[in-house]
Parts: sequence; structure tokens; C-alpha cells
Amino acid sequence: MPKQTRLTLGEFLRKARNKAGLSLRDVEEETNVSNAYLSQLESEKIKQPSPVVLHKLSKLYGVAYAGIMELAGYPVPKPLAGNSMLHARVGRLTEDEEDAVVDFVELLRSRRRRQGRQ
Amino acid sequence: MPKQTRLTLGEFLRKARNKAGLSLRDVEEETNVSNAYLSQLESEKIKQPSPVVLHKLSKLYGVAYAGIMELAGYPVPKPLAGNSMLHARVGRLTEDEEDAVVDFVELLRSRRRRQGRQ
DNA sequence: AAAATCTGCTTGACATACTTAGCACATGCC
DNA sequence: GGCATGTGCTAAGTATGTCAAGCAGATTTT
Repeated sequence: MPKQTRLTLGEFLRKARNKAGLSLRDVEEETNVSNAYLSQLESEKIKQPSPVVLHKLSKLYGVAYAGIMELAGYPVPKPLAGNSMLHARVGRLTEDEEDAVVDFVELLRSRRRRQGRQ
Repeated sequence: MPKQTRLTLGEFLRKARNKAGLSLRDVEEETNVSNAYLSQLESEKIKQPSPVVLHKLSKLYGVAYAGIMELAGYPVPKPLAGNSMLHARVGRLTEDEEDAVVDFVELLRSRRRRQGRQ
């Protein structure tokens, strides 16, 4: 039975931001959300940030809006699409597996497009 | 055919409640949202109510959650399913990517099963 | 008719999302 | 070295979502 230790919203956002190579002030610049607030968000000091903020971050980080909404504890409309096919094929991923798959997919993509950045 | 005028969130909620034949206190009873707040909601005094509240109301009134979210001015999350966090982290997989990931996960698992180091 | 109850509503208080200003530490540049 | 700038963070303030209490008019009950 795969255990699912989910990342918290803050952890997730911090990782996504680092992965994008952006500083808190970079994000402030792009989204008009203050760096102070972003810091609190990433350190779990805010429980229910506005969907509007989450949406901006999801766009900037290139991450699924619905996923962040779910992490924030908000209800998300019915399932229908997503990577449901993958789920059907391999079942639920453990956290370690998920990490590995993320790295793998990123490798795949960076290999396909000749784009180097960090 | 019924004309579909664009309603505000408050108007919409009031109509839905009346259609359901419920008083503000009935709704409070069922949702644990105070009648005071519901009144303000329906009279446009609240601009961005929590998605959690909207979800409760949508269920009770039997209307679409996504629709209310939109009326509230929130971006509507497209549903996701299965390994939703993976989806949040890498976005949607192409068919080729999905095939590759399936192979990769199977490799991971078979390798771990026999405790093998590489 | 009075009393009790139901209805929506307003007010005041509180919690918390969010901002502005500033701090401390680090790194780069003259 | 010293200065500028980039980094995350905290403190204090503002705005607003949310609730508890209570009010006024309508309906019901006795």
C-alpha cells in the first residue's frame, strides 16, 4: 500500500520557485505579490491564500493550478482529465517514485528541446 | 427559451436558495456558514468568499461548483485525477512521455524489488 | 391581542490574508 | 577594506472574510 506523504503547499511552492531559478523578488516583480507574503506562504504561515494568487504562481512556475488548489485545501471540480491514464497504468506513485519520475520527465524534456537553463 | 442573463454571485446564490426553498437559517444549519454572512453574500457585500464556502453552497443547492467559482471571479481549476501531484509538478504528459514514464516506473520497481544496486 | 417564532438584516468584534518598511546576512565590485 | 546590491525574513499596519448577538417586520399560535 503506497504511502502518500504529500508535500505541504509551502514546500511545494518553494521547490517550484527554486526549480524555476527565481528569487522572491523576481516573483514579486512578475506577479505583483509581495516578496514578504511569498516568504510567509512558503514557510506555512498562510493557510488559505487566495485562488487568484495561486493562479498567478501556477502560471509563472508552469505548474498545474488545480494541484496547488488541492494542496491549499480547496475543493477542486470533478476528475476527468489529468494524467489519469498514467495512473491507470502504474497505479499510485510513492513519494520517492514521484520524485524520480519528476526528474525523469524533466530529463526527457530538456533532452528533447535543446534548452539549457537552471 | 429561458433567457440567460448574467447574474452576479449574490443574485445567483439568492435565487438558488429560494429555488431550494431554504431560509438563511436553514442553510446555516446545513453548512455551518452563519446566516449573517450568507445575507452579506447575497447582497454583494462580500467580494471573494472562500472556495470552501462556495463548495458547501454548491453542494446544498445542487449547482455547479465551477460555475460559482467563476461568478466569484476566481480562475476555475481544470480538474485533475490520478497522480495529481505528479501532474502538478510536471504538467500534462504527452503520449510518448507517458509511455517512457511507465517503462521507467516499472524499471524502478523491478530494481527495488530485488534490492539491486545498479 | 399577546406571545412565540421565523424571516432577513446590521453592527461590532475577531481572525487572517496581504502590504510596506526595514533588518541581517551574503555576494560582487571599486 | 568598503560600498552597493541581492537574498530571505520579520514586524507592524491595513483590508476584508467570517461570526455572535441582537433588531424589526411578518407570520403563527394560544
